[in-house]
Amino acid sequence: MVEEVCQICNDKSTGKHYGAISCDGCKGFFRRSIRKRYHYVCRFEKSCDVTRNKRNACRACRLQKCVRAGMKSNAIQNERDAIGKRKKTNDAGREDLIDQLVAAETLCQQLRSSVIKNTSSLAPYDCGKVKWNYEDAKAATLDDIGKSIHQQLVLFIEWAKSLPQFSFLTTVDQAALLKGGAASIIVLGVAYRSICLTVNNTICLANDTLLPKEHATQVGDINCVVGRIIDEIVNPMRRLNMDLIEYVALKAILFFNPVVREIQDQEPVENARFACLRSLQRRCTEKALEAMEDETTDCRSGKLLLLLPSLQAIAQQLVEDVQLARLFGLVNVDSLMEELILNDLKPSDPQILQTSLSSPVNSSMKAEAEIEE
Amino acid sequence: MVEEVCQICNDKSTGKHYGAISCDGCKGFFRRSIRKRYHYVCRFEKSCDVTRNKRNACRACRLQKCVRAGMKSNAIQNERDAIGKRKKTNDAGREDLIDQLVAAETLCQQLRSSVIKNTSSLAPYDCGKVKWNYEDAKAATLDDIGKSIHQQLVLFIEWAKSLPQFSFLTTVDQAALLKGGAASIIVLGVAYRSICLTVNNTICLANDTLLPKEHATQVGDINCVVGRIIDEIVNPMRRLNMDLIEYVALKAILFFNPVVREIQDQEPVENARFACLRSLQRRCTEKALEAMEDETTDCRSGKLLLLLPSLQAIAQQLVEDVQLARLFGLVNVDSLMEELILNDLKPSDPQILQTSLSSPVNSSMKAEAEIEE
DNA sequence: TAATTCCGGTCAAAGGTCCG
DNA sequence: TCGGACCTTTGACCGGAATT
Repeated sequence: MVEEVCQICNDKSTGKHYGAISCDGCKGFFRRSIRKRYHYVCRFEKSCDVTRNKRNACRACRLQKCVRAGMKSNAIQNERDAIGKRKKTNDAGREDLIDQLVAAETLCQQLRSSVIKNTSSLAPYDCGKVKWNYEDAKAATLDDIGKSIHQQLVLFIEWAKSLPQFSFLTTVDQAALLKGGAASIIVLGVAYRSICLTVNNTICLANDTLLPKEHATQVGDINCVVGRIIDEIVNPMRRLNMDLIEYVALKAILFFNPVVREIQDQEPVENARFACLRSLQRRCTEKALEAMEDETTDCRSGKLLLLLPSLQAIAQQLVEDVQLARLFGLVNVDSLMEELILNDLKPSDPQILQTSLSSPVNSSMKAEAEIEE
Repeated sequence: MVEEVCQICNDKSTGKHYGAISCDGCKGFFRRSIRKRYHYVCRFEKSCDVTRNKRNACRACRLQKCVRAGMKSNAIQNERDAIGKRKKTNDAGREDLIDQLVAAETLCQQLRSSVIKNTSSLAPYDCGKVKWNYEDAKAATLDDIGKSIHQQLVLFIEWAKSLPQFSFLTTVDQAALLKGGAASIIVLGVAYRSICLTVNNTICLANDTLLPKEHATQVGDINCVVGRIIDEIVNPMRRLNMDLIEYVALKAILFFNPVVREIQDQEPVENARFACLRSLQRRCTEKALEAMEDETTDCRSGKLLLLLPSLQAIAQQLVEDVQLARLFGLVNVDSLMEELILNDLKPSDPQILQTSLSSPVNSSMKAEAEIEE
């Protein structure tokens, strides 16, 4: 660059603007002047000095010098569209939702740790950091399975109660969501917990006991639910390398089902679902950008959502399994399980759910813990 | 060169870019917009002039005009750096898939018209153009339901056979997909066909007979399958204003289920599914752009995919319904229905499916037509 | 081989933003 | 309100790969 000096005011130039080597100041001044069709009048002799320090003293002389230095008014274009705001006031409202969901998940983990007696050290919730030690864990008994489901149901209710979008619903709709989502949410949780297992064909129950596929079929898993969880959910999750944020978002999307049975007011549920969907999609887009890929090509959000049909079908079969197990007297079905998993229509006794819903967070959990003692 | 003018802003064009005759400015603008996933909002009435001089005044309207002029986001490639691999997927590769799926759908419609005897004039397949006339259609009998399911199964096999991605699979995996997808695909088809009905709480069977919700429960629909189809699938589809392209894409995604039971080689199935998923997502992005919205905000593809969990659950209950109906001797279950819907394990007699799969297109259909006479 | 088409990328010079 | 330091977007131009 030969000319480094503004031809108008001798300030340091930032290149050629509108036909003259000039500084940003003279550039901006010229643009504003032409745009707004300002007509300046010199109060002196039309021969004021235009230098870095004095350039703002007389606009008429400054503009005249701009033109003499070669600035062309026809280089000024029309006004353009507004550009994005500079201040980073963005991504507050949407991150909130994810934070909220992660917080709800963390809460449940803390509650869970207070009722699990089977293992001294808890499995880390966010997978991938610590490997499971097969030796440390015991294999699940039929009783473990029943207890695990029960535990998960209690935690599920507490989880739901901690979500503002849930608490604003009517009690009837809250009950509908809990009944409609229980089985699927449990399956999703079990699957996500099992991602980090190093042993194959095994899932990890809520109380950290392990349940191998073959073992399950022996104790009453007629529908091969465990096998299907592994093949259709855990393995795809592993291949996708699903993370905690994606898990909590998917869980909430699954839960806020606007077409669940017995729902009365679909709209708030649908809104909650779509808010979670947006968060998930945004998260996937970010992930794709980080990996220098294109979400439209990668379709990560779509791949995650496509876990849900299998999940739904498996959950339905889990319910069948439990129904059959109860029929054969293999498992002890308490009233919470009856109401949430088996969907038995008991309009005369909706007490359990009501009690859980109205009690303060954690109180029912404490009661559980005492029962376990 | 006939067209020398940019179809977006009337400036001088530099050839065809991304599918539209355009200038370098609009070319660059479109590429940047798609790459960075910009979401522009028109500050006026979404009808700004896009001419050479004003094109920078409103980016939302400029981008919209790009899409309307025929620019395709799928023509935007990724980083050029990668070992100079330039595919010939200029504009064809992915559009082909949608065309293929639409063609398969059209074929099935033609086949369908050759076996339907119940109505003289066929219902138009692409909804929304012609309104159904309730008077013209007759209400379904139990026999109609059985026949309709059977018909749909035959058409389903022909549909699958016409897909190249299907025909390249092994016979074992073809059978697995057919068995695993039959019920869901039938439900999806019924639901899509019922969108254009003006009467509420009614679905439209494959042979153009109508089946009202209350009527269905009387003839053996214990699980309220019809009611659930309306509430959970048809109504959401209506609200989304789902179109034919989205329907065929969703159908193929549902069908190419890589974790279906008894599948041996998941990979080609997974590839087919993801190709369809990409097409769906791309289509939704285009739709969002045309409507001046943002797919990441709109989540149309996600909303469509979220129809599938319900669909899966309903299909499972349809199977139950049929099982019960057979148990009570209410319906005549032929071997095709037995094999595809009821999933009866009959390793000794996989003949029916084998025959259908190996016979040339349409021959089994003709046989069907003759039987119906 | 040379011409053509349509991708991708670059960067000067337009634009806009927003504190002081 | 205006100035101007600082940041974003535009689009003319160029290189490369595939096609003709």
